[in-house]
Formats: sequence, C-alpha cells, structure tokens
Amino acid sequence: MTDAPTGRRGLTTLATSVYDAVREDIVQGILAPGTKLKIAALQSRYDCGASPIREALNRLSMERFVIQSDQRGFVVAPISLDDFDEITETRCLLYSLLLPLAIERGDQAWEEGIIIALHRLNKLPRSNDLPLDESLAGRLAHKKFHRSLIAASPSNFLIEMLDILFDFADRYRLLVGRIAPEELRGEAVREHAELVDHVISRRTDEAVNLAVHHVRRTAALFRNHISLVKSK
Amino acid sequence: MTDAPTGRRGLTTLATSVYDAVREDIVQGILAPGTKLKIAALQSRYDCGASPIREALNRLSMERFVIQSDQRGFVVAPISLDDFDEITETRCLLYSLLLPLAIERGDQAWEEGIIIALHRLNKLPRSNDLPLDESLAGRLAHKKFHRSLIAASPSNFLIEMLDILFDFADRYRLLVGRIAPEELRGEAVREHAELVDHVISRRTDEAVNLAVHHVRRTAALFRNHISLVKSK
DNA sequence: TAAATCCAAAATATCGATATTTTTTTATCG
DNA sequence: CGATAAAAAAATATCGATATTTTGGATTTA
Repeated sequence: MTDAPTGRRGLTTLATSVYDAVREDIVQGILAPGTKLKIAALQSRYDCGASPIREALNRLSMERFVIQSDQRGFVVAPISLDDFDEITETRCLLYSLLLPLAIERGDQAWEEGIIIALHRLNKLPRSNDLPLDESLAGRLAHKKFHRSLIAASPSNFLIEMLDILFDFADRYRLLVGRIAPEELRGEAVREHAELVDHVISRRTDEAVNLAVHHVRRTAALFRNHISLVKSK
Repeated sequence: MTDAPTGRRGLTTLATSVYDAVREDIVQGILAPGTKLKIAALQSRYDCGASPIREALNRLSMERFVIQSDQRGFVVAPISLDDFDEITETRCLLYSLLLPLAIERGDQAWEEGIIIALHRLNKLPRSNDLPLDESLAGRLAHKKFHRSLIAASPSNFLIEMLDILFDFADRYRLLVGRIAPEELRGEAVREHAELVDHVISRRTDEAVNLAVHHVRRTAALFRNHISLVKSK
C-alpha cells in the first residue's frame, strides 16, 4: 500500500512502521484533515519514543500527507475543493500523457501485468460488511491495477507521482464515505474491463478517453460532498 | 534554492538547515554519488546531534536525493546513464504537457513573471572565476526562470516535480564539470530569449519545440561525460 | 582457497531527559 | 470591558547515552 522510500529488506524500523501506520490512518480519515499531530500523543499511540515519530512525520511531510512548520510541529494535510480538483486534474493529465506512451512501448510482460492486476482486482474475496473499495486489500488492488496500465511508460517519477495522487484521491473518497450505490460499482468493473480491452488492443484514443472519463466520473460522484467533511 | 516542505516563518530549525546544506552539497557534487552518509560524521560536520541529521536525511530520501535502507542508513543517490536519461525524458514530457496549458491559461501576471525572471537571470552579476551557471545564484535564477514559464499551469504537483528534476539535472551538469564553452552559454541565452518570445506570443508549438530542444541539447552536451564521473 | 563462522568494531535506530519556543491562561492597565 | 502584558503550561526540537544490528576482518573448516 505504501510508497515507503526505504529499501526494505527483512528487518524494518520503528520509524518505518509508524510511517506506514500514520499514512494509512490519514488515507482512511482516521486522522482527520487538519488534525494536529502531537508528538507526545503519537508516542503513546505507537508506543515508542519521539525520534521514530518525528522521522515518520518528516517523511510524510515531503509527500504532502502532512504539513510541517518549523517550531510548530505537524498537522494532517487539510482538504479543500481546490486541492481535490487539482488532484483530479493532475491525474487526468498524467494518464493522458503516460497511457499513450505505455501503449506504444509496452511489451508482453506489460500486457500480462495488466491482465493479472485486473484479475486480482475482480477476484478479491468480498466481505459482507465492508465494501470492497473501502477495504485495504481492495484499495491496494485497485491502485495496482491503475499502475499496471502505465507501468511501461518511460518515467518512474511520474508513475510514482500517480501512485501518491491515487492515495490522495482515495482519502477524499473515504472521507466522504460510502456514496457509491451498487450499480455504480458495477459500472466501475465494466469500465475496467473495457479499458483493458482498449489498452491491450492499442486503441490509444479510446483508452485515454475512457481512463480520463473513469477518473472524472468517479471524482464527480463525491465532489459535492467534500464540503460536508469535518476537519479539525 | 530549496524545496523545503516546512512552512518557514522567522525561526528555523537545525533539521531544516541541515536539510538545506546536505541537499545543496549533493547537487554541487561535494557529496559524491553513492557516498555513505554516516550520522556521526554529519554530526561533527554540522555540529549538532543525531536527531536533526536523521530528520534531514529522512526528508531527502523522500525526494530521492538520498537512498535510505532500514538498519543500514543512508547513501547519496547514485548516478547512472539510465537515471539521467529518465530525468531528461521526464522533463521534456512535462514541458510538453505543461507549457501549452500555461500558454492557454496564463494571464498578465504570469507573463510579467516570465519577463522578470528572464531579466534577473540575464542581469546577474558575473564573477570572473566562477561561471554564472555554476554559482548558486545563477542556478537559482535559472531554475526560477524555467518555473516561471509553466507557473500558470494547473498542477502545482507537476510544477514542483519539475523543480526537483531541474536540481537532479543540475547535479549531473555540475558533476561533469565545466564543459560548456563560451559560445554554448551564449546560445543558451539566445534560446531563453527566443523561448520567452514564443511563449508570450502564444506560439505554442514553437515554444514546446524549443523548450524540449533546449533541455535535450543541454543534456546532450554532457551526457557522454557522465560515465567518467567518480562515484563512491 | 573458497566458504562458513565467529568476534570485535562501527554504525544505526531509539530512548529518556532537557532547553527553547509556542500556546494558553491569568492578571493588569488604559 | 477590550487590549496588552506577564506568567504558566504545553509542545517542539534537540541532546547525550545506549541497545541492536550490520560490517569487516580473522579464523577455522571443508
């Protein structure tokens, strides 16, 4: 789920697990936008000293999940309609840019990566209470699917940026809450399949149009509700 | 010069000044690619404890100036031809994407920002020993000029990414050393003026072509020398 | 002599304590 | 009273010390 920067081998560090945990808590909205992140509070929450907490927050501030200001600590990144629109717009721009390049350059392994990612996304075990697209596993599979489409494009910088933007968008979606009625979920599944078809068949324009439409439509679904979200 | 994330008011922190210093040392090549960044060494170099050092390095690792691996510390990001090509390619892609949008959306303030940035770049006091484009002030002005061109585009995420990529590219340029003969510097000056002309006159295609050409030509100037750079 | 093992030295990650700075509260003055 | 100043409380940033992990030899072993 994470974009952790630390080349992870077997052993991890406290700083890294705090990073993971806080990041996920922010995306899930457990830590509300604007919340003050007090070191002492996080220390007791994660049962460690100040150093791992501060290292984690320093990392998150570079990703913009957290806002840091010298001598005044850290807050969870606030939300706004403008911010959301910019996230959506940037995602669309990057898909328009990268999808054609991936289609042009993609090889067999790339195609197969897409097929696998779609398969895994669709075959995820469904739980009754929690909608698939709010579960950690569901979100991760969805993110990996989106990434697989552009995996063959020539810029890892931009691929990673899209990953982060995906999580930003997910935060807004989760903050707004379960707004997607069943038929809309079905529509997403259909769009995914259709998108894969376009991409694999190298129908560049159709693929881009659908990808952008998919992002915009999903965004529009809950854009109106954003102003209702409670911040701190 | 910096992309420091910390909303800076009057007072700063040790962590932030170490962040600035190490970042600049990496861009200048004073800290060579691949160099192990030992906490104790940095402590005596910057005369502070481990915490500010580690916080600075954690920030830098998220920007990819530094590579972190859990339990094994930090190294200066290594260099490679592939990495350099990806940086160059991504910069070209982003200019192709953002410049048309900026031209389309830019208002008078945007135009004037470009004029000012170019003016400041050209009027910088020249010192005899250090070429302008290797001085901190010169590089900063150059970066600001490039940013001014796309400042009106709709994605701050991508504008900031280009800023970082500019510094990545500058690191390679500075590592390779003074390879730009006088006439080539003159050519850069001419290209800048021409580029501004295209942009302000809304000649989108010409502007994009020249911007991409400018980036690629500059990159090609020292690409061959990269393999000669000594890493650690 | 290449590989595996053990050990010492070095380095990292983390803790607990504290100086500094900011925030909140209380008191004072016009 | 509202504004301001002083004092107290809270929070941040940083230090110095230490447990843990990795690294780099020696040393042994197959």
